[in-house]
Parts: sequence; C-alpha cells; structure tokens
Amino acid sequence: MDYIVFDLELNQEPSSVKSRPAPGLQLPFEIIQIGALKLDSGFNTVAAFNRYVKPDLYEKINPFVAELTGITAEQLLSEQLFPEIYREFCEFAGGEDSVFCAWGSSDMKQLYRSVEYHHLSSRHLSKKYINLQPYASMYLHYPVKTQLRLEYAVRALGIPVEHSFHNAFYDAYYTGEILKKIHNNFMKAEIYDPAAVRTRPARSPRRTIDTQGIIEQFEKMYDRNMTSQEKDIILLAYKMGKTGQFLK
DNA sequence: TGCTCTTCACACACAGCAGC
DNA sequence: GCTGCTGTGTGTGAAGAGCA
Repeated sequence: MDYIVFDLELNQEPSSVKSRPAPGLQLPFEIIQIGALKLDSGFNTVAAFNRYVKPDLYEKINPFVAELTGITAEQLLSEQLFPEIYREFCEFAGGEDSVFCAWGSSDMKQLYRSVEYHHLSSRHLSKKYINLQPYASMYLHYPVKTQLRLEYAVRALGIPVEHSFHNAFYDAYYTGEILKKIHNNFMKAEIYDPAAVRTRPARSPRRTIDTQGIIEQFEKMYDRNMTSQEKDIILLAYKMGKTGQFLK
C-alpha cells in the first residue's frame, strides 16, 4: 500500500472574467498546480509529482492567488490542460489501493469536483484518504477540531523549513514530513464519498415573524384598529399556535 | 392550581480561521 | 477577494421545578 501525499494550488474567479461556468456546473476554484509525493508502507519517499495546469476556465490569475503562490498566467500558458495532467496523476497515484493524504479535506473535495466538472472518470482514483490536520492537532495536544495552519504544524513539529509555503509540491513535501512524524496505529483512512458532499443541504434563509403584517390582517378582517392588548394577544396566540402543543 | 422561571435541546446565523 | 469548516451565541419550543 502506498501513501499519496498531495496538495493543490487553486485559482478562483477574478472580478472580471471572460468565461463563466455553465449554470449547474459551478467550479469556484480551478486547479493550477498539483504536487504529490508517493510514500511506501515504510513511509519512504519513492516518487514525486509536480505539474502546473493550464487554466481553461479563468484566463486570469486572481491577484490574491498570484501574490500568495507566485504563479502567473504567462507561466501556465505552455502547460497542459487539466484532463491530461489528471491522466498523468492517475498513473502516478496508481490504483485503488493507494491512500491519499492531504492537509485538510478541501483538496480531496476539489480534486473530485474538478474531475466531475471535466466529465472525467474517477474509477482509477482511490477513494481512501487521510486528513492529517486533526491528527496533527491531537499530536500537538490541541482539540481535535482545531484547524492548524500547515506552516504552524511544520514549525511546531520541528521540521526544517527549507522551502516556501503555498507551493503545491513543497506543501505536499511538508505534509509528507508531518505524516512521517505523527503516523500511528490509530490513523485510519476514510472513504471519500463525493455524492455525500454534493448532497449537503443548503441552509434556508432565517425567517422572522411579520408582526406588522399579522396585525394589519386582523384589523382588515375586523375593520377596526386593534388595541395594544389585543395586539399582544394576537402575537402570543400566533407563537403558541406554531408550537402545536394544543393539537389533538 | 396556575404562573414564572430555569434548563435543555435543537436549528440557525455569524464570526473566525483555515485553505487558495 | 472567495469558499468551506467549526465554534459560539441566539432564538425558540418543550418540559420541569419552584413559589404564592
């Protein structure tokens, strides 16, 4: 069994964009770099993958992303599009027996989202993954839900900082170093379910009682103004009715 | 007995922090 | 700047305790 420690750099919709995704196929982030290391069962690095991706959705790099990653649109012009890079990545990641490792759960989600957006098959992509963030939190005696920065975890674990952060390949390298440092028998790979992520229900907007509307309706029905006491009673009755406590 | 207050559970909005 | 996740605060309803 191999561990595929990976990281993605993403671009997002700049303020002015020529082409927008079709309705129903929203892809707020587009992958522009995939960095990965393959570790064998003894956590030895046996292969590396580092490819930039030519964007075909957002032609410009968001200034914020460019500032953070140092990646420019010109730099990506000579690269291949996502489907080709993805095919190479699948060959690198090799089979369904591999376990993906990433810092946070968003990279796994974004990878599958991009595969789906480009109508590519995820058949040869392992669905087993380990999010190292909570394990690092536990190792460093933080609450398991604490979302530590990758850079903080690297420094806290005493891993030498030899490369810059916010580069997919180097971030994958650091994530791999963290895995080597904190792995234990309790670390269990989860099964990523893209369908479960897609079906997450959207929150409905919070609804408030239109008290003015209720009173106006009563005044219309009775053709007179309600007294302040009557208004209180009406609103109380409305709230009590919502509880259903007097339904038989 | 009836009212008020407290506590609990639940859902939601929002803030903060992570990612890019 | 954006998205996504988590923790916290708030609102609401239900149920029980306390008190006159």
